[in-house]
Amino acid sequence: MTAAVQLTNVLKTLADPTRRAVFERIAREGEVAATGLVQGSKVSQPAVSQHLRALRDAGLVAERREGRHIHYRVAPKGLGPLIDWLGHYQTFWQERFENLEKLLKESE
Amino acid sequence: MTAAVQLTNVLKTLADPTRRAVFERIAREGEVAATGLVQGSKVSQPAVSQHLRALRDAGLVAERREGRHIHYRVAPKGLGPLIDWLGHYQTFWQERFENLEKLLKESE
DNA sequence: CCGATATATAAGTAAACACTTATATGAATG
DNA sequence: CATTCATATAAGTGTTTACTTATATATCGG
Repeated sequence: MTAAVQLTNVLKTLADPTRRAVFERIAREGEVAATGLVQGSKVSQPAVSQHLRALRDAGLVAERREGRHIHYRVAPKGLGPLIDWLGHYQTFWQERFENLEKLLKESE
Repeated sequence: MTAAVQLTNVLKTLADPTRRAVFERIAREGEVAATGLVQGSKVSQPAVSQHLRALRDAGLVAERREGRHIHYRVAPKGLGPLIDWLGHYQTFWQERFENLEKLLKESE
């Protein structure tokens, strides 16, 4: 899969507010089971399941099975295509981005 | 408009490959008239026009009218919501995984 | 095994999207 | 002022998307 397609996947995946909210919650809570994500979500269990699949397919989250539960966590590298793309526009917004790319590379 | 909605707009706008290609070309060429963007594009003039409107509405490009031509350029602040959102995860990485802030300071 | 729990898949649907062709607006030029 | 050039809007269309309800699969405890 080309870099452009990966970037498109990441952008599309994060563009949906409901799905992004799921991602943000996983990020906040560190590791969450799907059940936990369904509780406190506006949408149904299948909807959450579908969003989790999209996030996983985009490389944004990883999962760990533990019995009946599947625990999700953020996959830091998933944001890589986005960071790399933004890197090309560094001159446009200079200092704000500064350390971000470095930080991501260190975390790999 | 809330920050979340602005972010959603930016992500949705950049998620379409054709539209992102328009944005990238504006970024590369510095200032381009719509005509120039239509030439060398796979899609029709109205399609390009619609993409330019979307980019402008998302705050990603600015325009300057010069007679019949309208010249487009990247709006530096347009990527702000995206940068800010990613910056939020910068702290997340720092806190959750490793002490990346420390790592960064050590590496400087 | 059975029943309960956790998650995934199937199928259907309304809305959003990215395009098209046709036409309208707006601005320069002869 | 009429024509040409640059861009925008209108209207229509096939495809994608995000959801729903219903059902299937998987895992555990008794």
